[in-house]
Amino acid sequence: MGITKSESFTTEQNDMANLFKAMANPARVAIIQYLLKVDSCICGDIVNELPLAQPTISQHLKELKNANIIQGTIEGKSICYCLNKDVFESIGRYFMGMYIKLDAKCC
Amino acid sequence: MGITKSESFTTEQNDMANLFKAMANPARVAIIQYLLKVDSCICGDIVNELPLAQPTISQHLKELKNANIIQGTIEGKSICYCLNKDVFESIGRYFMGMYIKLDAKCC
DNA sequence: TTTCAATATCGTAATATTGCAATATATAAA
DNA sequence: TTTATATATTGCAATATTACGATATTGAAA
Repeated sequence: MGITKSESFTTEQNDMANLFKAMANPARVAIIQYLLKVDSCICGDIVNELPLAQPTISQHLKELKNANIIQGTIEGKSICYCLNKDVFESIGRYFMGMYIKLDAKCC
Repeated sequence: MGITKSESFTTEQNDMANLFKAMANPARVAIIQYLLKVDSCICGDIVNELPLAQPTISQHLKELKNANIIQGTIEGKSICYCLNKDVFESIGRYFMGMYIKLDAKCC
């Protein structure tokens, strides 16, 4: 159906899925990597960096912001974007926690 | 267009995006969590656990397997599935590495 | 207040994803 | 070999995502 049966799953499961969804696109991965490199920048810098149109970049930034992966601060007529450190710590811990729980060998 | 401009991005960026895409669905998150809890199980166990039809589960398992997140071993007439430990280590390191590089404060 | 610059929103076309019924396949047991 | 069990594949219908042109909005400068 293209419709995910969200109501059949827990809030945590849906939240995790939405967080991954926000990163499940090469343009958004590239934006994250770019922000990691430059610390902070304005939307126009990303438009110059990536081969995508300005409305497309703006939409991707919106999705990253909704997922709390980045934050944007108005600075005059431009907006300064940067990564949200907390999110990466919690995702990192989530996966390292799984790694520790798992056995090396399975079926 | 619904079509991602994959060719405009690096292989690494596309690989990361595909890995996240494999986890960007609550049913697949639930399957991963279930496998973490029970260590290993057969497809039918997941069908009993989640409120989705057998073909749907089978499709989700296929996507997780393609992304190398799980592996399946044939055991008689059923298939034993389990998580792939290595993947979680590398994702965990990826995010912890980002966390370490990031400054607490930005714009 | 007009104009410019930076970003967001709208509308839409193309494509991808999700879920399932029906059906196929494969292995084990009878 | 027939039958039952476990899983995969196919073929849809419904919905979501991606990208962009056109346009709106917002703030600064002229």
